[in-house]
Amino acid sequence: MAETASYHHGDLRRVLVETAATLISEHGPQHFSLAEVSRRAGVSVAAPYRHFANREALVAAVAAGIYARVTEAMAAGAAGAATPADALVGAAEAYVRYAAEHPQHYELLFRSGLDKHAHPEVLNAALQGLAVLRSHTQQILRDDVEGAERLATALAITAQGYATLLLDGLLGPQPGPAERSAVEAVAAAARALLTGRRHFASS
Amino acid sequence: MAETASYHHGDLRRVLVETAATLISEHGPQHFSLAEVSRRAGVSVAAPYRHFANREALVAAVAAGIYARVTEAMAAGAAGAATPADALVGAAEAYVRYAAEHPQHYELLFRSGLDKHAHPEVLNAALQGLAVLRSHTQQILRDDVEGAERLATALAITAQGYATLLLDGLLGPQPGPAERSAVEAVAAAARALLTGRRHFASS
DNA sequence: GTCTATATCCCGATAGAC
DNA sequence: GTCTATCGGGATATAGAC
Repeated sequence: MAETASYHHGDLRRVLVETAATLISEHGPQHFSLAEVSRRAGVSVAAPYRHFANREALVAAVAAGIYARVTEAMAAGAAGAATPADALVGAAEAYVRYAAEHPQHYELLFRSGLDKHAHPEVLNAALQGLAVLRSHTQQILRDDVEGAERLATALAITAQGYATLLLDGLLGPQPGPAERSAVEAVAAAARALLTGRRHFASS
Repeated sequence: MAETASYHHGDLRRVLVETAATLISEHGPQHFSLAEVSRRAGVSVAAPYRHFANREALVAAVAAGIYARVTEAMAAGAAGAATPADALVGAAEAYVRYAAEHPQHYELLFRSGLDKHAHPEVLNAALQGLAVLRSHTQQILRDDVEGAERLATALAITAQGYATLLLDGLLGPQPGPAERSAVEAVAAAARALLTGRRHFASS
């Protein structure tokens, strides 16, 4: 093996995904171009089409990887909590923190116009984040599967919303850094939802 | 007055905004091009630059108009409610309903990568929607201005989140049309937040 | 001050050679 | 699998007509 570097280097797919991830982190998903990925990877503009149907397919591959990392971060935020409620608050905080630390990743997932249904890998990766929350809401709303699903959805939405607001710079001038405000705000909202959890119950 | 049709038709700015709004409604903000707006308006591709600095500035003008309509819809949804809590639920429902009926508008506001801070008109229009909610949360959390602000923010985020989920098709297979599910879900979440409102209080 | 004509540059995508 | 060549289209800048 050990192909010569230029022709048939055999790992172009991985190189393209990594290069694309870097470019998106640098310039955001809007100004990311397949042509520049090709240049940085040292291949012609046509080469990526052997590995991806089009520009969007490459973007989707990057997005799926990011969803996986977000899910990891949420699981880590929930780990070690004393109660299911604390786990959920921790996961929500971790989500917002991830968005604060990787704003371009967040942009890619939610603002690049990527159609999740056109790329099952992305849809699956997104749903696994929701599953982390559901595993904990199920412990709170025992024997109410639908209610647990609805509560998990509400929490996910809340976390996503505060991440949006933070990155839009709409959290207003508050004491301390904006990231801390957003994390505290999402925790308060998560606790409020948990306090009012009976509104999600089935019966 | 009554300029000849071709040259100096005197109202190109308005025509461009309206044509752009139509095109965005038809094809979504991603596939909207300044060139096609020019063609439909019957002017050269350079003409719009007399009225807008660039493509994004035209998009921003359209977005500001849409925010105004969303705000109207929220105010209408809140009107006539018996209690402040019902008004807030009604506004949140109206928001989700607007998104369901005008998905391309929603895409424009939140998924086109438009930088609100680069266009103060857009930022202002967005904040007025929040003001509608705040006027009602203030009646619930009397004498707590900051708490009312935080509760309004949480409600806005929640409404925005369910709209996102609905348009992403992630609300899952539930009985009845997806729009109805989303409207019911946002109402439940809004009531849950109001039930747990003490988590937003200042003291 | 408003619009046309034109020209440049970049991008996405495809066809055919190697 | 990759390259070269090429097409079609769009964003934007400039020069000049009115």
